[in-house]
Amino acid sequence: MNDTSEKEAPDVNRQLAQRLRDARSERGWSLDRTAQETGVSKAMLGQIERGKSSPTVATLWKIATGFRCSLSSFLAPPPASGPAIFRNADAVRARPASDPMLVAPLFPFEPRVGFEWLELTLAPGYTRESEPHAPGVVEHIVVIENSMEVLIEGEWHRLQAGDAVRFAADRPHGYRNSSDEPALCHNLIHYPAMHGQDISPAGA
Amino acid sequence: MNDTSEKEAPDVNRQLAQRLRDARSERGWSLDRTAQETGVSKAMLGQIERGKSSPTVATLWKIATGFRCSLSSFLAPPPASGPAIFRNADAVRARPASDPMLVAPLFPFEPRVGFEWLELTLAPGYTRESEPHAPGVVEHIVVIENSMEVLIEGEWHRLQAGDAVRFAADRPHGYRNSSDEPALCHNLIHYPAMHGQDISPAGA
DNA sequence: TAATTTTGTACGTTATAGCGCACAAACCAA
DNA sequence: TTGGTTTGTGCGCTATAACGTACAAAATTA
Repeated sequence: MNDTSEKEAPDVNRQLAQRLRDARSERGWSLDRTAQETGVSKAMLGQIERGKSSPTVATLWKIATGFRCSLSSFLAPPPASGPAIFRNADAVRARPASDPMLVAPLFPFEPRVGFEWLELTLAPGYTRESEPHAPGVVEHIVVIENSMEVLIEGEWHRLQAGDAVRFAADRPHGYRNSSDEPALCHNLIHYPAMHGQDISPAGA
Repeated sequence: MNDTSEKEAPDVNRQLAQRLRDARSERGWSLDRTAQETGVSKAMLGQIERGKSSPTVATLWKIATGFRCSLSSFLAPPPASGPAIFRNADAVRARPASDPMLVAPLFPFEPRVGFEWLELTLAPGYTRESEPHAPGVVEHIVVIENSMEVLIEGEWHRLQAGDAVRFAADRPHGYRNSSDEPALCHNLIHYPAMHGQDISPAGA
């Protein structure tokens, strides 16, 4: 079926193995010491380093916590800039079971930029009032084709093609298309940076 | 010893479960469909969504690949709040003195979100090669009307309406419109915040 | 050199991730 | 209603993650 599954699957393990090795040698920790700090057996740590084992996210969390760095730092190839990512709205457009609306995740959520970028197609007559998101979430609506209405702070605002609005999405809001043409818009949802935690000098 | 291992271990699984649920419902995919796209059995997908199972990084990689998004997007917390701002592209559209191109700053740079969002109108025959931006700057181009070409890593890529691309803008890049119709696109420029990414191997 | 300590790896067992299949509830057509 | 399809979940089995222990090689002593 999906030939992409096997292509780089080992690669992610090798990546992880390398990063674990680096993190450990950077601190001069032995496997024993690392086992104590992370709560993961040294046998398993050794296997992961050799690429012989693919840890679960639970144990990876233990490892990251033991090293006092973020989970993704073990997975994401941090070297500055990644390759270009091409997307096509037609290819990723799909209809959620719950809604008579087409959603195309142009750019799924990515921690580095902190937002996800969706293309929405609202059928004529479509209406949807959305629950508040988490605190700090900001939405941006830009109308591409035809017109639609956005519910903000209890009021409906009509937007035409070329109109845009930024609003706090941590309170009730909604969208509707009261025209007889399908409305096309972009919806960029920005989540506030979270990283508040970890990172402390190992002085304990 | 280290009792921190158990405190939030389940939490990372719940986080992951939620994001998987969201990603799936966002696309309107059933468990079956998701199993086909990712190459992971639907039984396992169901268990992960219910927090009953902590996948290995290998299977998490399969899932992320199936959803065409990054590994860390499933681990990095779906994070943790101004009046609404209405904008209209026609009203803010202007021609820079330097370029035969129309620029409409839909949303000027705002530290809170870390990006600026421009609407560009490229006249037929327009071409422009841009100097690299600061390190870590990421650009997003989404074509709204007609077609254009983007220069990335020394190669020109043709984009049609509905196509999108994300690329590192800290190296030479450019845009051109070799058609005979004006091309309309959005350009979102994201500037890295201080937070960057952590991982502090202070021991070096 | 022979002892001791410390390193990483190999072995055997248990826990569980992951699979295929089958089932029950919900949905749709007739 | 009936029958067919699609949804998600439960069950048994296999593969393997994860553990504790034991072992061999290198490092540090005397």
